[in-house]
Amino acid sequence: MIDPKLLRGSLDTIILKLLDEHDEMYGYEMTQHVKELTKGQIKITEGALYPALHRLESKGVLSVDIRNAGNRMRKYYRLTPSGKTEVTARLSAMHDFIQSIHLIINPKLT
Amino acid sequence: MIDPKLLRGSLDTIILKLLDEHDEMYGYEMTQHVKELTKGQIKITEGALYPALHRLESKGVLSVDIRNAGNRMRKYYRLTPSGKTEVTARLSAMHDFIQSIHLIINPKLT
DNA sequence: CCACAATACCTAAGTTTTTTAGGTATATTT
DNA sequence: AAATATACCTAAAAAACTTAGGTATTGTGG
Repeated sequence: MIDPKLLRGSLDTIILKLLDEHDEMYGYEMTQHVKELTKGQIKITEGALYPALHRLESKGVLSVDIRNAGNRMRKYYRLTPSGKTEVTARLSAMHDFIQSIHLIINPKLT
Repeated sequence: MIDPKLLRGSLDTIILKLLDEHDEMYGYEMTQHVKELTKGQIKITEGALYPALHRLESKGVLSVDIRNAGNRMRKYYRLTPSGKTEVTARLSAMHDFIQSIHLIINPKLT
């Protein structure tokens, strides 16, 4: 399991990237999908996820569509136009971050 | 410049790795070294660094040696034995984190 | 020689984000 | 019938960081 500390600050980027790939997702689905994608390495906790979704919505990068699956409510999120711009920026920032970390972690190779 | 948000949770690992490479360093030196290594991309702020050094010292992974360079005080930090164990674990955790992030960020390649 | 930048340490208040630890309700599996 | 999975939520506390200072010494440009 990935040390949750290292994940701090990356949750928004993860959410945005999921929605960039899947067009429409609901919160619980995101937690399951990330768990599968990373073979159980990354577990997004709901206590972090739902507040993050609400933040991103109020910032205008996500929109919500509440629908029902049977008798159960689901809140489907998708990227707004500004959200699509945001994904690109975030992915680029994540890439730069990883490159820079490599410069510190692997100084011999540079 | 790297988005400081992404750096959250990585500062301890960076400090430990620097001391793994350099045996002995003082705080200000760490900020300069990271700036040079990453070509200005990562800037460690002193407000984050000094509390982190104190935390790591009180956890017993770092030891301090206060010496003078001329009339100016310097606090030289180095890894304790438990600090050396900790570096290995942290670097491994960082590696796993980056791999898992790649699984999310680059799902097509996997 | 004087002001400013750089070196070198520090802390406290406020912000942000996350963990922890719940809560509600329906659906499915055992 | 009970337990697990699905699906949403929040509030208190903890953690770590940013911001915005503070002190003092040393080097540098005008």
